[in-house]
Amino acid sequence: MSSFAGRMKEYPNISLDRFDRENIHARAYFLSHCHKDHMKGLKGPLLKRKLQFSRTVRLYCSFVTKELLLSNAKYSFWEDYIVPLELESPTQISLVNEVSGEKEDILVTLLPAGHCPGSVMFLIEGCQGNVLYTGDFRLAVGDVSRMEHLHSGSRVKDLQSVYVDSTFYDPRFYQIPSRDICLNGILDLVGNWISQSPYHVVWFNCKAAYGYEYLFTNLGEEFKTQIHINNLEMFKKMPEIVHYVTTDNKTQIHACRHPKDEEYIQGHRLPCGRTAADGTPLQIISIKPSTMWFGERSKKTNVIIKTGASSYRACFSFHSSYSEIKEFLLYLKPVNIYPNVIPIGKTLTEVTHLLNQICRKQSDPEAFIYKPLGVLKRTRTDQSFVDPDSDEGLFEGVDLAPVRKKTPTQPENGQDKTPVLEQTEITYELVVEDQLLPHNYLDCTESNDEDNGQSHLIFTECEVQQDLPDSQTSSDFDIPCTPESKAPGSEELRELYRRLASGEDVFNQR
DNA sequence: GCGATCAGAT
DNA sequence: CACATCTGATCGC
Repeated sequence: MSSFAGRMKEYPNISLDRFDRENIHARAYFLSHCHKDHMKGLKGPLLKRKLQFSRTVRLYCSFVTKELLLSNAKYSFWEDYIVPLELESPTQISLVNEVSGEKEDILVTLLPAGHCPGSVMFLIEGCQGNVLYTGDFRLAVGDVSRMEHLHSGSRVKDLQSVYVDSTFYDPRFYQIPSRDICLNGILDLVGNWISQSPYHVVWFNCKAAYGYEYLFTNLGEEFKTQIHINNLEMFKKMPEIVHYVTTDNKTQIHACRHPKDEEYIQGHRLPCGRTAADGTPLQIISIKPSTMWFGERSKKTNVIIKTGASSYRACFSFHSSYSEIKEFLLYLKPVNIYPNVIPIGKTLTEVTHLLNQICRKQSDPEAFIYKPLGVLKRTRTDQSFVDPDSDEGLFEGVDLAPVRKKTPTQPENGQDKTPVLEQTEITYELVVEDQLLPHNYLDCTESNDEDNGQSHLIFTECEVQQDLPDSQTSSDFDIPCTPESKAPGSEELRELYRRLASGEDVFNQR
């Protein structure tokens, strides 16, 4: 839940996603998406009065957000005061003090946030520097490198601050299966059920919020059907959604709701009350989309969990995981990072500390000079190092991001009397500057072959969002290990980067 | 009677 | 498995 107070240090004359208290006096309002916890004060009478007296104050949002907002009668008074903006189209906005006439211009760009229909991030450029307010977002690793407006030529724009969706910024939420993997799990489950007979139906137990629509469109597309929902008025101008939803309950896939829907399902009935025409009882399964997460090294289990005789939980997340947020921030390297959300079970101090470790103001100034190639560093020399789950010092001395360190195997605990075997593998961190490489995470291990005395550097792809069977995971890539090949900018490393940068899949050639 | 806030629910 | 919302109790104006 957003706890962002509404204003950014650099641009205190605008308010974003909060419209109560001091925010009422802002010279412009911004709404990142249409979820209630980002709309506090938006239907307030105070704001209504302010709009009538002001000639310049407006609410800026995406076209889709405008449509969703105005579909709710409580917000229809905004009609004449909303300025919808196109995605990825920088727009100049004048912030006018209506008393003094003093004026400040900012350039605003909406960036798709992947959280729910219409959700955006706001990039603000102006006299106080560039700042990014992310709203809520779900972006995959690598997405940020393809966001044109965060770049200037091939370089990342210099960002003073990022106000980030830190919902899952806690190593506990290290990885969340990708959208595609979750979707495939759901399509499998639904397909296997509804193909059995026309009386086999599925009910999605969705929360009352926007964000499930891409699930409905994918289900509709896959099974050439429509999904039953209570009301589709809000989507009437969105053909890509409205084509796949219906208020006609004679369909096998439902996401309809009723105040007592859980009771209905217990009684083997649908919330919409639909029954088969000939009296044959419907065979209903329920699927509850909810977030599932996995630790850094945990082998992921299924994205579908059976929770009862005819009920399932399916992995589904509106928000980026810890590793996705971290990659996003390490890529942008802002001077400051501020959390918009305190993750459950954490304190503001803890999140702020975690975020400070990866922002520019904490790092070595050397870190931001251009380096053309990666560097290999020996990560660990003995068994006595820090808690592998702690981020304490993780990026110390690292000159280029992103980086992922490997941790050595350790004895279970003090109870375990098994002697620690001397390791013949030395783990390195590989530091890659070229942000546009398709492989942001590479592990590198030096392997000493006892038999023939040869050493190799073995590179492994670490794409955390993949959940493929072993047969489909990428293989290692290795090069001979010599003092020369390990050196920064060596021929061997240069060759590896060249091949990666050209899009070659060096990991799957054997 | 309305709004703000909290506990409890899904 | 922890997101966003709704309902109902309570309090204050």
